[in-house]
Parts: sequence; structure tokens; C-alpha cells
Amino acid sequence: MTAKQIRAFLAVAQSLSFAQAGERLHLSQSALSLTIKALEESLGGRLFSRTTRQVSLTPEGEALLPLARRLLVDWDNAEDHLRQRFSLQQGRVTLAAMPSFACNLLPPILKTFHSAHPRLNVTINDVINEQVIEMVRDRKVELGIAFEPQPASQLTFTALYTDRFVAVVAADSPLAQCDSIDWPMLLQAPFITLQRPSTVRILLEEHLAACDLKLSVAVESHQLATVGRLVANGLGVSAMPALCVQQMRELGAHCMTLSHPTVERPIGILTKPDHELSAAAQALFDTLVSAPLFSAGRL
Amino acid sequence: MTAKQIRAFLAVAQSLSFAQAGERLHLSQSALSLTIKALEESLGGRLFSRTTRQVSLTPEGEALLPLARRLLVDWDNAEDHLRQRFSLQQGRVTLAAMPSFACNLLPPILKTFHSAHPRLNVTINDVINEQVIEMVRDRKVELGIAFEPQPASQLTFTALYTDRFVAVVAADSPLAQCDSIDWPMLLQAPFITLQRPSTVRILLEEHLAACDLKLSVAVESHQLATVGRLVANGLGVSAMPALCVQQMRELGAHCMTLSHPTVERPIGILTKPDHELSAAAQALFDTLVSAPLFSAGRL
DNA sequence: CACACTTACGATATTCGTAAGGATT
DNA sequence: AATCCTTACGAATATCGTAAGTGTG
Repeated sequence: MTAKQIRAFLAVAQSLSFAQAGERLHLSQSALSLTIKALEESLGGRLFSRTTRQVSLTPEGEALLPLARRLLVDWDNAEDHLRQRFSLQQGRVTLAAMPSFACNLLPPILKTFHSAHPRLNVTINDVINEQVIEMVRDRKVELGIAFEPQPASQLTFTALYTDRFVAVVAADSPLAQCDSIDWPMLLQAPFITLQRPSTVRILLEEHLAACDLKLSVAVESHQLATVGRLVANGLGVSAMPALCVQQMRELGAHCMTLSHPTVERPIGILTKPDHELSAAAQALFDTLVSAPLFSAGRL
Repeated sequence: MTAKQIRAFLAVAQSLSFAQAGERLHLSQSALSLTIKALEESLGGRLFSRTTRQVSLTPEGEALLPLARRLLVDWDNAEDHLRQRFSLQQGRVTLAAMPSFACNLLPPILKTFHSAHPRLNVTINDVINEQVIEMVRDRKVELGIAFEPQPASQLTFTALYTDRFVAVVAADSPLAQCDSIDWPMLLQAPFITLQRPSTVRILLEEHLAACDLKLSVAVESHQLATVGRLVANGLGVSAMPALCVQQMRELGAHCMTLSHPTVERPIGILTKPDHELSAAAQALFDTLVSAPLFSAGRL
């Protein structure tokens, strides 16, 4: 029993005429006749009662009719569903991104993505850097956005840009007058930053330790926004990835170039190797990679 | 998208190997490869991720997997269902028969039928002769058993046997001594029979009127069993189709040949012309026609 | 180098359409 | 006579298997 035979059966059952059904199927009467005959033989009995002048369904044909309808509807629905997935008219992309990225850079990119593929849904998990890696590894999400992980993470990393830490100071601070600042100078003020499990904190400590700079943290929080507010209100200074600049400005803090040493680290897309992306995820991947934001390699 | 392609997809998805799946499908790897390729092209994207050394499902393939399973299960179920119908392993026959037939002759015939086709269900409607005709005409039932109807009924009549009316008298009646009896003699006793809309009653009146015999009904009922009991208790005599003989004996009445005139009428199967019987109904039809009971043409 | 999928190609089957046949109105 | 389905037969198409090709471990 083939799909073609069922389609033929339905067409004949609908018009109760081999000739008409043949036209609708773009098939000659004879071919249609053979097709129905084959179906009947495969099932072991007649589905139509033909009296040269009139075609009608046998009781078994009537029994098949609703079954055949459902079968074909289900069949076509499944086919459409897959086709839509492939043609990006349907589907869901699951994404994990570290909060600073999700908050600052992702929205405009998702806007572009959504206008290109209005029917694709996106699930964003804004979780800390380590959880991004974990979620990609566990296949909880197809795409992750994070700092470049250790090679031991066994994940594929596609760099988007290299983030460089900037200094954050109060807008009315004397430091805000300078164009740029170096670490020794910045660290003379009370330092405010994120709490320990945060990747930003870890990165800072690693880099500064390598340069024999001592980091004494005056205040710590686990929310970037809080850190920003604290700095804006003159309680101290901070340093954070450049991708937070916009957010810091909105919070009333001032950002400036920070050097000696330059703390920088690539940020990119994490994917699981040996696991092809869904068409939808691939589309978001492509949108990310080709986002104008990243074309300079830096912000 | 063909059924064969879906079967191929499922086989490969299950074993995650073209070679193994090919064996299970009795197909060469190359043919299977082409089949999957065709499916993928028809859907517009890859379903499997092949890395020469390992086959795995793409996200879209995983999406198709449950759909494909359901599709094939439904497909095979429908196919089985029809096949079973045709092979008489499943189905229902609807039958209407006049009560006297349903009660007296049908049970042994249905026993034969059921032992030949244990999985076929039978719905019996025991309704009066006119309703049998009506139900067949309205396609409420596929088969009817009744007296031969007028040609105007537009139904196909297949004779089973010719029923001849017999006399029914009390077992202890003097009349019970004779081997046979004629109408004038019978009618000297009070006559008990069915009420007017009944076909038995109508037949009697028609036949006797044609012979200038006057029928005066002493008692009437609408149940044959009641008539039998009344006769058995000596309240009068009756005449009824030979098919009731057995039942009358069990009620304690005595039956004997009745002549001058012989009232007889064919009994047979009613079917709707131009409407093929279901395989199950045809089987019951055949069982009825070839029942040994009717081989003599009379009871 | 062995293994597993893909591609190429010739052989086989299937399917199709034209034309002839049969039956009914 | 006209219509409609079936059957017959040659042609086009599709499918299959063998064998060669390609990439990976």
C-alpha cells in the first residue's frame, strides 16, 4: 500500500469517476485503473464497485475512506512541518548567553534575526558563563555565547569579537577627565566588582595576578547593574567588559580605555561538535557571525 | 515523500547505520543511500549527519522521528484493518429478519456461520416483515430475511425455501389424530392468529379470500408465542408458517399438514441492488443460501 | 589499511500513455 | 452511438545492485 495508491483511492472516491479523478491527478484513466487495481489486490478485495456506467464504494471502500483521509492529512501535515522547519518558517532556537551579553548586545541582533525569520521562536537563557558551557555540553541549548573556554571543554568555539576591559568611574570623578587610564592608577580608588563565582571576577584576578597587581575589592555584588550604580554614585571604581559600556552609561557611570595591562578575552559562540545545528540554529549562528557589531573584531 | 522512504528513514534512525538498516530492509546500502537522499531532497534539508564513520540524526531528523513512527503505525494499522475485513477476520454483518425466522431457523445457521468466521460480529434485528424491507431499502442493514416482496419494492430477492402454512391445534384435540387437515375443517374451530399489521395475518386473509373461504378470528395477539400457548391450551386453532413448527411443538401445540388451499410463499434474502455486499455480509449470504435446512426447498 | 557512506553506471522492474476491447445507457 | 472502465503493449521512467570513489579512524 503506497501513498500514491491512497491518493488515487481518495480522488476516485471523491469524484466517483476514474476519468475525472485521473485528470485531477494528472494521470490517464488507464494508469489510475491499474493503480486502484493494485491497491485492491494488495488489500485482498474490491474497494469500488464498477458497473461500467457507475462507480461506487464497496462497504470496505467506505470503511477505508475515513481512514485514508486521516492518513493523508497526517502525512501531509508531517511533510509540511518538516518542510517548514527546513525553510525556517517554523522552529525554535535555544540559546544560552551570559547576562551581560544577553542584556547589551543580543537585543539588536535578535531584532535583525526576527525580522529575517519572523516565524522562528528563540529561547534565551541568560545564565553565568559556566552554565552557558554546561548547557551547551548537556545539549540543553544548541548555541551558547560566552568567553572562549578551555580546550578541555570539548566544545567548538567560534569567535565573535575580542572583548577588552574598560575602566568604569563616576561621571563626576576627577578620573573621568582623562581619555584613558592604567590599572595602577585605577586601583588607587576603592574597587567594586562582581562576586567570586563570576567569570568577570575570575578573569580580573587571573590577569592582574599575572602582572603582579594586587586587587583589593572594597564592595562586591552579584549584579552588574548594582556595581554600575555604586560606581555612578561615587562609591568607587570598577572594570568590566566593553560590552557593558552602554549599560554603564545609562546607569550614569563613565567608561574609559584601560591599559597596562590590557585585559582582553575572545567572546564567541559555543556549539557541541559532532552535532549538527538545526536549520533555525544555523540561521541564528549566521546572523551572529555576520552582525555588523562584530565586524571590527572589537567593540 | 513515500512510505518506502519513511520506512527507510526509521530503519536508519534505529540502527544508525546504513549497512545494517539496508540488510533489515533487504536493500543494498547504495539503494538505501539514494532513498534517504531523495527523502532529504524532497523535504529540503538533511535528516542525518553523516561523517563517513558515524551516522546521527540532525535536529530535524529527531523532529521527524516521532512523527514517522506514528505515521507508519497508523498506516500499518489501517492496512491491517482492511486486510482483516477482506479476509473475514474482522467486521460486522447487519441483518434484519422477521421474528419467526430469527427465532426458529436463524440460530443454527448463525452457529455454523460463527464457527466458520469466529471474528465476525452479527447484528440481528428481528422486526416485522415490512420493517425488514424498509431496513434493507434504507441501508440500515445489509441483509434482510422476509417473504418475497412485491417487485415494486426494488429489492433483490434470493429465495431460500418456500414456506407452506401448517395447521396448529391442541395436542389433545381430536383433530390432532389426523395426519392432515383442510381449511374448511380447520375453520370450524375458533381461529386464533396474529393481529392485523402482521404479514402472516395479511397472507392468510389474501389467500383465503381468493378461495372464498371466510376467516373469522376468535382471538388475536401480536406474539406468535402467545398464539401457540392459546392453541396448546385448547382455546382454538391456528395456521402459521412451517418455520414455526418447532416452536409450536415446544409450546405444547400440535402441527399438521394443511391443504385446500395450500397457502405457500417463498422466503428468502433481501438485498439492495447496485450495492455490493461487504465481504462479511457476502459470507453470511453464502452460509444462508447453502444451509442444509433449505436444500429441499421446503421445510 | 579497513570500514562506511556516496557516486556512477548498466540491468532490471515499474509505471505510464496510447490504443483496442467490452459493457451499459 | 456515446461514454466509461478495463486490458494490452510498447516506451519512458525509476529503482536496484555491482563496483569504484571518498573520507575517516
